[in-house]
Amino acid sequence: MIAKQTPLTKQMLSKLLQTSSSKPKHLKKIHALVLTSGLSVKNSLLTQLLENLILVGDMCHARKVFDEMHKPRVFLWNTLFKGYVKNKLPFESVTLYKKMRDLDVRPDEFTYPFVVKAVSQLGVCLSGFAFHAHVVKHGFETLGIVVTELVMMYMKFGELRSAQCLFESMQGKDLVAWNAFIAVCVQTGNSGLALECYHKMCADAAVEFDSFTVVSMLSACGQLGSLEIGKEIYDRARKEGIDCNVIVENARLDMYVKCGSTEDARVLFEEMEQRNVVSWSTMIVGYAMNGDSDEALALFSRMQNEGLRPNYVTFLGVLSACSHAGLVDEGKRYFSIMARSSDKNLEPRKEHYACMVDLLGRSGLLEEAYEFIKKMPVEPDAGIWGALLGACVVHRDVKLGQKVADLLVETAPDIGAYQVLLSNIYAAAGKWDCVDRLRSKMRKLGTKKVAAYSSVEFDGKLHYFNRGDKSHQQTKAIYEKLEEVLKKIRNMGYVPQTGSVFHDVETEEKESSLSHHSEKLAIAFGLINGRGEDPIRVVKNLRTCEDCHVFAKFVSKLTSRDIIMRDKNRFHHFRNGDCSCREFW
DNA sequence: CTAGGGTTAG
Repeated sequence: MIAKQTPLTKQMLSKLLQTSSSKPKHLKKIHALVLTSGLSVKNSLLTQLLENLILVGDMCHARKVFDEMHKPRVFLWNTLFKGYVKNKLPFESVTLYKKMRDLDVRPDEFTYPFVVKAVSQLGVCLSGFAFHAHVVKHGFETLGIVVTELVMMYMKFGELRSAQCLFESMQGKDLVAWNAFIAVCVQTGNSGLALECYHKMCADAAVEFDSFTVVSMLSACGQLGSLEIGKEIYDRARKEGIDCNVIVENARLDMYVKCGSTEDARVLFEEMEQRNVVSWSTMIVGYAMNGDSDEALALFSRMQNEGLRPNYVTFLGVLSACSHAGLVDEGKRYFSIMARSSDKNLEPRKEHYACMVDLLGRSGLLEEAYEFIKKMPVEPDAGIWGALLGACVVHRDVKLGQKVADLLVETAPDIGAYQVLLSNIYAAAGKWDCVDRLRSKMRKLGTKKVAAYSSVEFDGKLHYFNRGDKSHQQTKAIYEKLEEVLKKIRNMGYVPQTGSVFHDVETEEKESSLSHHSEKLAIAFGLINGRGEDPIRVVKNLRTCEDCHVFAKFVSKLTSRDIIMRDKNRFHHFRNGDCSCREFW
């Protein structure tokens, strides 16, 4: 640094800034020097300081420097907006925008991409509409980049109609605009829409897809459980010479795993020339989800032997593998590895605590799980209480279950799933009056119920079924097949599980009947249409019920066909009358 | 001088 006696010159400052661009401490000292030097420092020098501060993420100091500037031009405002977006400080961004308008500084075409993104991060839908109005007022509503940003914002707010409208009205969409829309569809769980959009994009002669498109689409196929379509898209990408980097291959790994094909994933993983933490984590999590705890833990130790550093996602996979296999001591050991680690990134997060509660609870150690929550250094959230509640259902612990449910209603009163769980506990205990009371309470509060559905992929298309669905072309054949199978498995000893503890409230509605659950229809469809040795792959949007679980076991034995069912939480691989989940849901 | 898109977990 500079000796105190030496008078500071602008040249020296400039030099200093260039040589110490990434050291936060130096930047603060330089700023102090500037302030005490008495020099009238030009904005250009301060700009450099500002940019360096943003680079190291010190937005507080950056703002101070900005405020000292004399009539900053628009691009400097934009620089600060950029910094706020990068450092995820949307509130500051919006406040700055207000100040900008108060001072009558005119936003330019570069302002809105940052500001709209900030509003998107802020998550306040009404502000979103207001900023859209500003965009229009300043005449930027036809600027592709701004519109793309607005479209993403609306999607993230769940304003699907607005987003779609805006996107469709966009003239001359370029590659990035298409990719952005497809990506945000997948991110918001609208993979079906992403698929539609992909087809439209392919039909548009003006653009050609690239590796970004492929990644999003593989991710979409994973979400939808469409192995065939996913493979098709990847093959096409290879043919068209698209660069299949490690991110593309990771997305493919994930797609295989989410379609229940750990074998495809394993082969690919071994073939991959380049692997990163995401590749390893995807595999470990994938094995855990698919009920292959041994493979998950083996891969983790291989990772350690190779000297690779796991991250917090890797540990989520490891803990969930332990939970699935009932390995309480191992789980505790892995958890303590995290807790003891000097790596700040490996500090156990809420999700890890939830995993531990799940592990203890599933193994029947309900009291220990409850004590664990009370001793946690973090505030328990709905996910953590939910894990304990789930364990109470499995082990039929009405007393603790009620206590936990009460706490949950405080934490997350609007989540219907927890109330369904509570009603399951009551049902298991035969407390039907409590079930009735809870149900009428839910009706009064208007708790949202999600409609159940299942899907099966056949012939490159997805076939959807609701409960008691009669809209499918092959309806007659499906129901006949279902009757035939039911009759046969009854002879094998199948008894419908009508008093199931996993019975959803909604499934008890009068007009419905157990035997027409969406997953049963999907399986029947798979039996009619599936080819030879191929497993039947079913995706269910909610957790499957106990009766369908038993049903699938019998069908796998009866027909000698594998059934791979992905429900909301995990996979069930049914083979020869058994399920990979070992009754651990 | 500045601007929009991608992978694990939730």
